[in-house]
Amino acid sequence: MVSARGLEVLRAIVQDYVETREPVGSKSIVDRHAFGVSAATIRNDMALLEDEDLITAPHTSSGRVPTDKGYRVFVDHLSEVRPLSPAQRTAIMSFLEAPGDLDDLMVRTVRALTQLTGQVAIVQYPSFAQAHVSHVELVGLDAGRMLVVLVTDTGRVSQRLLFLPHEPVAEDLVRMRATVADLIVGRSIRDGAQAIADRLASVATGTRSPHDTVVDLIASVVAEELDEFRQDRLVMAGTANLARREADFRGSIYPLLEAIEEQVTLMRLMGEMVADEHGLAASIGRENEPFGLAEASVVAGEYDAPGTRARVGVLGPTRMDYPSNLASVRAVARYLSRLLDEDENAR
Amino acid sequence: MVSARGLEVLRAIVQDYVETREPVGSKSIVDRHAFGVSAATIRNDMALLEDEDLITAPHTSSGRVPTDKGYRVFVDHLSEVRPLSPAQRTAIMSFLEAPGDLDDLMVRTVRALTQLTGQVAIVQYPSFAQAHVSHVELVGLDAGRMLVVLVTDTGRVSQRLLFLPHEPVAEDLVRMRATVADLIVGRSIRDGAQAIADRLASVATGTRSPHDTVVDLIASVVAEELDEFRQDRLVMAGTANLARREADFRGSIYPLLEAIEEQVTLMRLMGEMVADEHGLAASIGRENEPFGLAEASVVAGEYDAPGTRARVGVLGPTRMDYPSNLASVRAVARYLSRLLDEDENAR
DNA sequence: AATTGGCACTCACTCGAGACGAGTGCCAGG
DNA sequence: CCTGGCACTCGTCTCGAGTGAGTGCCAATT
Repeated sequence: MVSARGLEVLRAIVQDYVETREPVGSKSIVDRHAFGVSAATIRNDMALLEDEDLITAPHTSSGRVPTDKGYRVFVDHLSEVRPLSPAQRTAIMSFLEAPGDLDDLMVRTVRALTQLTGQVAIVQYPSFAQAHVSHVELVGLDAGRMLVVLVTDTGRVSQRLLFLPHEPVAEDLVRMRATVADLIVGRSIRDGAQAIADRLASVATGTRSPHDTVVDLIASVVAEELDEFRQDRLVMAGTANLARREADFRGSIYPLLEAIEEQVTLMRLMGEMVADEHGLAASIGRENEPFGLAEASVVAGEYDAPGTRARVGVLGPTRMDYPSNLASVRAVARYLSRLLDEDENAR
Repeated sequence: MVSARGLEVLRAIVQDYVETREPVGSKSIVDRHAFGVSAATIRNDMALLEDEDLITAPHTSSGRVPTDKGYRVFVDHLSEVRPLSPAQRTAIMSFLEAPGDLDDLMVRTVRALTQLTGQVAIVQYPSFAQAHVSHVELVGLDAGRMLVVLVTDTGRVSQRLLFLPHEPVAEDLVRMRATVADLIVGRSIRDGAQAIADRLASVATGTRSPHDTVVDLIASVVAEELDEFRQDRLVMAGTANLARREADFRGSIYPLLEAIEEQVTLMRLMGEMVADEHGLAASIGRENEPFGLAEASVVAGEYDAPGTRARVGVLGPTRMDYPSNLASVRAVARYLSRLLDEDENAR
């Protein structure tokens, strides 16, 4: 069994290895940390740690390197989330507190996080799946073109251009709008999409006569747009950092860049991470194997948006500075929650 | 002076070097190409090519490698744009011919291009700077929230959410809309922005009393949005290919990934390239030095969008297959022009 | 029982020497 | 103008010796 000092040795190894990027030997541990025992004693502890598969030696006679399991123990039991410096806090604030819509805020958030951590930063958009449609508008443009605008209660707006067979008159617009609004306004994205699907199906099965083909056309476009609302999105920044830290990844960074471009993999990964009581979570090394990211770690934190919850995180080498990245992620998530809450109340 | 055969030797060197990634020696040229002369003769030609700075030897006694100038001569005088295979043509068509709005089309285009070339693909959005505002709409939502929608004659739509001090009544909306529309509808993006700036300035200088602060608020939001229209945008795909071809770049791929994330650098680079009579252009190696991309090449082609013109291109190592990339870029640009033209006429 | 100093051992890494060979430049002859 | 021949360069590979950081184990000590 690993003793209390043994765990301290593990902590020292993780810290030194992250800092120096060199396998850590017993001698350098006694030099750099005040354990008050000799190198031989440390060696005995290290042998136990190796038995527990918490550290490993790259070659028979070299220092030790933490295993993924070692990092996991470090993150779960040995590391405290290191508080940010005041300078860092004000940096976050000045980054985030600027006017702009949700898109702007997401972009600024992800930039703040990449700047703070020097890693690839990832921000999930708040999910709109539970949002409710608060408004639908039809705007007739010139010959045959019409604009369909949707607004949710969470403030997301989307529009779609549509070509109509013949130009509708103003009364038609009002009537059509009422029909469509009746289907979806006040309903959640999910329910609204369902209501439209039902209506379109009732035409197909002959329950209802297709006398209002234009409305059906509009409805189907609205349905497509609602589907898009349901898709969660990611914003990312700092991908160039992968190249800068390339040596930290054993293999090629190709799969990483691919995952970043794919987005959907990262989406799933972030979604499946289990948060602790602070809303923080880490997924380390081979724990990411099912996602093809066995040589990377992801650190994520939850933030609250009105009515829902999403995540911000960073992606980096397994050999990353977890305490400081966890702190950055937590701080950014908190500020983001606060800002979104203020926005909500400002209305 | 370099003889005609000398240029053929240059062509052979470029082709072989791109294919094998090894410096090319006189012997291997005689083996792989039917020059009908001896290696010694080729060596004499190569000495002349070296005098002209078209090729260079990495070490005193190794084969030769094209210089950037050599690639330039190759692209300008020695390479024919290699026609695409029928399979590739149908691949492009099936990629591009799917329903969807402009954003979808841009994304599909960039994917097609990266798939075709295996390089990083870049597509410029058609510039909206010369587009004209065809419609402006104000939509009152719930308490104090209002939506401002802008539409251009090129079909671009944008909207912006706005918080008003107090809820306007329907007549107000109509009046305010008329006022704003009067300023910008029918004008170009540039002129519309100017008209708004003039109006706001006339308040500041006291020429006009600020009795209509709400309209001014709306106008300033519209002006911001118009500014965004003016900004050109890029879509990119295939950045992971950089990692795959990392060995082809002498240094780190960090600056490349940075430029890709920046976008603005690539924007300028693509904008400054000078096209030949086919609308094609290449910027090779150190020609990109002012953009920090001295180890990369960009191949671009022009496409026509209604009322304007923009570019598609690929970014890759200087040692790239120019003929085939030029062909891909040209083919994609042509299909894109055609599709946009059909869209236009369909209205 | 835990700790320590000592010691033999392992093994990656470095360096230099030598062999190899691809490729060149040059020259004299066709 | 082309060609075969030849000396030369120089990067690359291989091998072996030397070095040193670090380990594992053991007997002695606290």
